[in-house]
Amino acid sequence: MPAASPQEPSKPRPTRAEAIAAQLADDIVAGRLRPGAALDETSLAAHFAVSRTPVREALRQLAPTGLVQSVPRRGCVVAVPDANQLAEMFVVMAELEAMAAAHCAMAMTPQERRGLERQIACMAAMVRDGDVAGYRAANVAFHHLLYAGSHNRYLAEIATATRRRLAPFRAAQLEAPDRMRKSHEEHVAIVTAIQRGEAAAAAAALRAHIDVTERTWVAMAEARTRPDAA
Amino acid sequence: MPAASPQEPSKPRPTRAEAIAAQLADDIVAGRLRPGAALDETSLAAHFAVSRTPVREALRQLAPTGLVQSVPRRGCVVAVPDANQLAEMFVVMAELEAMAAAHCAMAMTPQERRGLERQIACMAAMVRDGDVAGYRAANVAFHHLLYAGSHNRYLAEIATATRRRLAPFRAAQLEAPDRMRKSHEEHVAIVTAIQRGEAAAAAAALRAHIDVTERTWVAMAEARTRPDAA
DNA sequence: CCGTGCCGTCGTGTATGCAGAACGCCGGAA
DNA sequence: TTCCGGCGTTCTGCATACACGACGGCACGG
Repeated sequence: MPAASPQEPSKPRPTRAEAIAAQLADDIVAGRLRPGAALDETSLAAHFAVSRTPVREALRQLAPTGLVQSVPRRGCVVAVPDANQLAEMFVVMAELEAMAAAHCAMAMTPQERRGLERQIACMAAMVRDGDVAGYRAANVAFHHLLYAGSHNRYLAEIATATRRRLAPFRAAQLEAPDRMRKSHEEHVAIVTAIQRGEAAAAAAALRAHIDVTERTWVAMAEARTRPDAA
Repeated sequence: MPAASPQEPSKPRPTRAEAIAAQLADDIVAGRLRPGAALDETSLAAHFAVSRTPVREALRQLAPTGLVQSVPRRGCVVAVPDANQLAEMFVVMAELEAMAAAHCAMAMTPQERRGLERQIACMAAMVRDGDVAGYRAANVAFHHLLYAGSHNRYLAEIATATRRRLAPFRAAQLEAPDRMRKSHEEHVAIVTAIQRGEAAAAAAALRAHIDVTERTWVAMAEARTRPDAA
């Protein structure tokens, strides 16, 4: 399920540059292209069996999204935000999602609320079965339900962009011991607050959720960079 | 003072496509290119005395920023968000700036605080002299001081993007009767809260400021679209 | 042995050419 | 008069060609 792009060129037949941009974005978000990897126009063109032109346009589209970094005469690489930047992005994302949750609590329609319940039930089953891959996908869908429920397309747009940008660094975070179960509990708390119409509580629950996510990621990142610690 | 672009290709010599993108962005933000205006690649290429290629890349860079809307085989036009979308963007911008102000209250350095004071003093003089053009520019600088003071580059990035996207629709708002003086008073309230380290108050002051800005704009827009009302 | 300048190679930046799609116009029919 | 279908124009999308700039290795000098 490709997230709605900021523009809406989705209805007309997408052009090749757009298809390539979408593919590259997916590859980056999914981790198939590692942060720091060089994006050579010529080889990418060969890989996609097109000329350099659409590849260039795809890279130019991706650069403003922050997924790739472009240096004027030195080519593009998959973005590698330093730890500082990542922390800043987590802070902003927490606030964006808190904002979305608050709006959800106030403005969600009954249908949307039912959808949220269904999604939670679905994810509860995955937690029981230990289906990490399924949970990961359902997690994205859950947060997108929150964006949609905020009834604010612009908020949804930048929250989605932020989420995508952080995705490569959150990928493994759900593998932490017991993280999936805790994550689900946090989701339940969020939904409960929203269903009760308690905007402040929903926002606080979402801030806490993102905060835990970040902490878990930081802990895993540290464990990976120096596994030699006593 | 061009706002720092999301990426940092500013240090190396900018390429022509980037220069054109910056120029087009300025033209749109300043209102020289009206929302809805067609952006024809060929004529733009002639205008800038280059071939179509850098123009195309510039447009491709601008599309994800939301300043221009691109429809796959039908060209680009200067973006025309409907009133609904604009309202949503104002809501998000209020929260983003409130977030920045809260961080400022907590984390601004003494130098940054002095800079804020200087800017306010400067703008007070402009209010006295009725220098609307100068005030407009100083206003942008003021808000950028807040972004910088938040010590969160990502927040600064998306706040700047949002501000730019709204700029064409806020352009005339300062011309409303007495708006400049009121705006300055709101700025003073914001700075006072920040200097006292009162994060919540600073955030609230900024929310109120943006809210008034939006209301003023809406009132002016309505007055312009139906000046026939009794 | 190390620092420095030169040169070859690679890759990006820009220009140009061609094909396909979308839009507008015009003529014909109901 | 109004609606519909065919045609031409115009613009975008993509491919290809060329030139400038950047990086790496090498040789020379200190």
